[in-house]
Amino acid sequence: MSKRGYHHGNLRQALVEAALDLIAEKGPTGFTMAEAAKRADVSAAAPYRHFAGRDDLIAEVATQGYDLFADVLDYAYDGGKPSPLAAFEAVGRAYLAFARKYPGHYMAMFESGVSVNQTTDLARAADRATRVLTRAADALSARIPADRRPPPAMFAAHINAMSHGIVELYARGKPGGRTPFTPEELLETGIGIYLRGLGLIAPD
Amino acid sequence: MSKRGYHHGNLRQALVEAALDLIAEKGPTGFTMAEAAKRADVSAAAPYRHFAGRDDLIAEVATQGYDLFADVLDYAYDGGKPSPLAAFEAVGRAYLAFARKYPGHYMAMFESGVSVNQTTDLARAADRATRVLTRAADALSARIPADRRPPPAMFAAHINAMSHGIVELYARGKPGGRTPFTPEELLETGIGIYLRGLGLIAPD
DNA sequence: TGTACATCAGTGAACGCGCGTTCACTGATGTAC
DNA sequence: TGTACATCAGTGAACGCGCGTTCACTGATGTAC
Repeated sequence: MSKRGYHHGNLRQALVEAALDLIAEKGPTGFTMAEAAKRADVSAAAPYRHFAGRDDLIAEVATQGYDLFADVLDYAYDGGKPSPLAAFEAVGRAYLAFARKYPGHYMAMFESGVSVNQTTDLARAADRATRVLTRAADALSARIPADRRPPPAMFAAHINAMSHGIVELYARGKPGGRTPFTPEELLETGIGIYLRGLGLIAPD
Repeated sequence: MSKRGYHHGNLRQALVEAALDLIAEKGPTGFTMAEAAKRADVSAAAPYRHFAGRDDLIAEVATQGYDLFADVLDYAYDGGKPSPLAAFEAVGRAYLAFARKYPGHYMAMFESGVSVNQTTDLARAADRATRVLTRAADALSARIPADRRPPPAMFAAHINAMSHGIVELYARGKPGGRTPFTPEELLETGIGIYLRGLGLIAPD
């Protein structure tokens, strides 16, 4: 599988991974082309054989991030098994787990300032991730009486927003944190209360 | 009131305002000391008579942001009138209105990477803002039967996270947006469903 | 009120730095015959 | 299989740039007498 061969072998991906490390360590601002090249053991000019420039490299990192994100969420959803509700809750947990496990990807996706429309690939990947979430919301939504059912896209947006907000406000390095609760607790309880509000969980 | 007198008069605040404009226009990354000085019509060295450096200026901007934020939320809360519920919802709307009206402050507070512990003033201001939110949650919380009442700090964190998530994901320039809903709609409905989940609003 | 001195806000020039990017090159690899 | 050529990934040096910050200065303002 390792296609080590031509010169470096696979510099493109090595640069992506160097960028991931750098972003995870110092934030999207702290990432530089020069430093990424250095970590991949090539000269500062080499990256330009594979990327049009800094933005292009970041876009690639974000694209891989969205693809991975979609995979992770989709895996957690598991086709809606064992129940739409349980699957939905698993997706929520997966959201947080992704942010924790892949901080470089997460930051490139949401904090680098890269536009989702920078690349068609990026737009496609971001769209796929959104659709996984929407599909999960959609399936659950079918269990709500039609007359008080919010549009599934709105449903998905609420969960997306709460998850993202928890990551940004409570799951970052901040020593001591700003609440006595873990992000996992916050998301679990938050989604629980929200789903109860939709009548999807019995009121206690 | 205008203490225009000594040389520039009030360069410190003029620099803060130049920074606010720059951050709102180009993001926290796009802000530079040199450009801020230029906008305030002084030389590039002048800011160092008032701030220890770049981080110090950003910290001041963020501090003023948190102070203003706390004021805005507190004003919306209005001592819990006419009812804890109505006041709480007003606080939610004020959150979003703040982010819209003061993008420079908002970005300096949440997207600049400045640590809340950079300055004691900053920590104090951030803490005050958090307490306004917690107080609103606290008052509402008293209406929930004690045995199924979440800790008010958790309650506040949920609302904080959802509000922040909506701002970050759906209230930014993104042309066309990523959902057909306005941020205001999303927050209004999201908080509504959440409060229903807590039994604070009748299930329709 | 007038004068002498102290203060200190803002200046202008300069610094070292690291950045993104370009360019002519070189040498390892792939390919055609 | 061997050779000649084409390709192209990576090099090394250099560029222009704008950044944050420092420093000796100057001149307007404040203050003591």
